[in-house]
Parts: sequence; C-alpha cells; structure tokens
Amino acid sequence: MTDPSAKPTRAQQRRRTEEGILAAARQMFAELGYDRTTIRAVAATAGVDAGLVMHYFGTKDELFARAAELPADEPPSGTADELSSGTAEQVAEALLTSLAKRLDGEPVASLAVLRSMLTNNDAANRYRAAAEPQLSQITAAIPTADAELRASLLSAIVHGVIIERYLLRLGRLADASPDQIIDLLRPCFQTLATAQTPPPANRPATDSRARPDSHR
Amino acid sequence: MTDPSAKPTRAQQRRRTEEGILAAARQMFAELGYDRTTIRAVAATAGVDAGLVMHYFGTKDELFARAAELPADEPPSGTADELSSGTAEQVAEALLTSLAKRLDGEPVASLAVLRSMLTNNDAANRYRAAAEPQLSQITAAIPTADAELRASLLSAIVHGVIIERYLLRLGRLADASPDQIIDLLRPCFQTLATAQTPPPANRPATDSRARPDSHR
DNA sequence: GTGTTGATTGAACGACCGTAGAATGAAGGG
DNA sequence: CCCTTCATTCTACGGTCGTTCAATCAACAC
Repeated sequence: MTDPSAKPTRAQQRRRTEEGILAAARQMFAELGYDRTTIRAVAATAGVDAGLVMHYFGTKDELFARAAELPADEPPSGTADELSSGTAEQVAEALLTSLAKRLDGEPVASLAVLRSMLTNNDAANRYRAAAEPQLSQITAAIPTADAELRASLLSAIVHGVIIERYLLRLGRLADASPDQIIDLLRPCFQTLATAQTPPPANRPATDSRARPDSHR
Repeated sequence: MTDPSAKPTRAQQRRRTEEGILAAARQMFAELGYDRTTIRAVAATAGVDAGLVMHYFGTKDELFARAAELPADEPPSGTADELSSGTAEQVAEALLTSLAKRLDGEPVASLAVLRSMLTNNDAANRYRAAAEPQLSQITAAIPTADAELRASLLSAIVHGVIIERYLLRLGRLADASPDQIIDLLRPCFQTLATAQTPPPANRPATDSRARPDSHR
C-alpha cells in the first residue's frame, strides 16, 4: 500500500512531475494548438521550470509527440475492434458507435492533434496515420467501386462533427447528446456505406433553381 | 486603352503593390495559417520590404482581415441567394449546389480563414460570422423540432469535406470530382433536411440484410 | 558518512517576430 | 522649377521563443 503521507521516492516524484507536465501540455495543445502553446507556459501550469521540461522531453516536438499519445486504456477510437470486418452495414454501425463514444468525451490528446493538424506538419501526419487504417478498413467493407470515396466522406463527416463540437463549439452540435447526433447520422452512414439510395430519388432532373416566387 | 508600355501612375503602382501583397498574404495564410505566416515572408514573396506592409496595413491582424475578405465577385459561397427560403428539400439541394461550387475552386481567402480558425480567434470569429446566417437559414427551412441540430450537422459535413479536400488533402476526397461528391452526399442532405428516415428498420440487431424493397 | 546520482532551478544566448521611425528618392501639383 | 507628397527601404527596438548550461541540493547507494 502506498502511504499517502509517506515521502515519495525519487522515481515516484519524477513520474509524478512528468505526468503533470504531460497533462498541462495536453490541455494547452488541445486549447491553443502547437504554435501558441509555449514551453514556458506549460511549465508554469505544471508548476515547474521551463528547463525541466526540456530536460525531460528534449524538444517541443518530442513533448507534443508524448502529449499526443493516447492513454493505453483509450484505443484510437474505434480501431480494429468491431470495425475490422463485416458487412458494410455493420461497419457503418460500428463507425457510429465509435463516434458516439468520442462524442461524450474525446480524449484531450486527440483534441491536441486535431487542434494543431491544420498548422503543424507533425500533427497532420499523426492525424493521417490514425485515420488511414480506419479509412482502408471502411473501404474494404464497401462493395461499390467508389468505396474509397465513400469511406473518405464518412471520415470527413466524423471529423467535421468532432471539430465543430469540440474545437469550434458551433451551434447545437456543442451540447447535443451523442445519441441524438448518431441517430440523425445513422441514415447518412448507412446510405454511404451500403450504396442504396433510400428515398425514391429526389433528383433535380431539370434545373431546380427555377424559383418564380421570389417572395420572402 | 491603358498603354502597357506607359509608366504607371503613382496610384496605379500603389494599388498594384498592395494587391501583390494581398495575394501573397492570402496564399501564405491559406497554406501556413495565421501564426506561421510572417510579415517578412509575405513582403519577400511580394517583392517588397516588410516595413511597407506595415505602412499599408498597419497591423498583421489588419493584413489578415484584408486577405480574408472575399473578392467581390465571389459571394460567401451560397449565401442568401437561393438558400434564403424554400422547402427543406430545396434548401438541401441549394446547399449541395453551393458545396459543388466550393469543391471546384474554393477561394484562397476562405482557405486562409479555414486554415487559421482552430488557432486564431479572429479567424474563428470570421468563420462563425460566415456560418451563422447560413445556419439559421437552414434551420428555418427544416420543419422538425431538432432543426437546429440538423442544420449544424449539415454545416459540419460541408466543412468537414472542404477541410479534408483542401487542407488535409486526405484520401480520394482530394481529387474526386465535385459532382461525384455531391451525388453521394445528396441522400444524406435530403435525409437530414427532410426529417424522413428512409428505411424504417435499419438497426444492425441481426445480420438480416432483408431490405424493404423500393416501393414505387 | 561519504560520494554519486539526478531532480530542479535560474540565467543567458541566439534567433525570429511584429512594429516604429528615420532616411531616400522619384512623382506630381503649383 | 520648387516644394510637397508618398512609395519604398533600412535600421533598430523590445519582446518572446526554444534551447543550453552551470549551479544547487536532496535522495540514494555503499
């Protein structure tokens, strides 16, 4: 039993501060992105000196890499589990389930990557590396010739929703319940995964911009 | 006739240089984002001195604001035009049309905003200011109680697709034709806008691929 | 106890950034 | 033709950043 009143051993203390630094880094990277996050600010938040951060992590990039690692108990949100195989319908549903999980608590490490991926190459590659296997798994399950594009669209929807919910906090997406969101998304995902167009077609055969009534 | 061999007047030259600076700024903001774009680098690209950029635009923020302005001939991609009113079906179709237009040539100014919106408050506000009226227009056209959430989802999908195509250049989304993309998206948009869930039972409870045949 | 390791700090360096302001020189109006 | 205007450049200041390094001091092995 670890006595809380006992003086922590050196290794314990080391791991404790290192974890504190990582937590502060994750938080700041997720909120500010890579560039605007300062080693000095991370150190201050963690209550240590900036030099110590360098001494432990060597480089800001290395700090980001470590902060972007997902905790071991949180696998990359829907990998390989149920998603790896199955019919297109099953894959679509698995993707919805994984999205639902991310929608009530995306790990801060993932948010750090997402926040930085548009302005930092390392973060962009990290995002690509995480999205690519998922992408090819979805592709493999879709029977049509345009499977790759459909899978890309599914991925774009997932990330668009997460970005608007957590990073932009726009509209109702920020506070809606995960279940409500995925219920609305389910027909979309099923339609994209299984190539069947659900309603009896809604094509604007002729130019549907004919709009004689210009009244408001 | 403006004689090209004639020496440009001072006002002409001024406007020419200013436009060159703006073009360089737009490009760099779109590719690197606000933080990584340097006034010195913009000036160098435009072939002028950094002090001149300051003299004309006063501030980096002001330069960004001017660079983020859409050219007059490119309205904010689907505003108010056809989108302002109509049935939910029409609004969904209009949104698709506006997306198609953006998919074969998003203006660089918009990309500058999109690239920077996750790490720059000004860009985020600019994005919100552009998305909000569109959002409420879509909301107004959707008859259900969760109209706001549905509109948010539509917006999230649009922006997710554009981000992956232009900013992340991920998967097939980067090179697919606009028509192909919006054809795949049409059922999704129609389903989200008009609140009808196409197949009544799509739950993956069992593997029953029994599909309710398309009743005509 | 003594010597060693290592966690932690503080100060400093060099680079780069946004920005300011003086200097220059050609255009333009009277 | 002269004097003003202004497009343009040059130099520099203050600040912040990532990073380095010597110094300190408690924990620890022997």
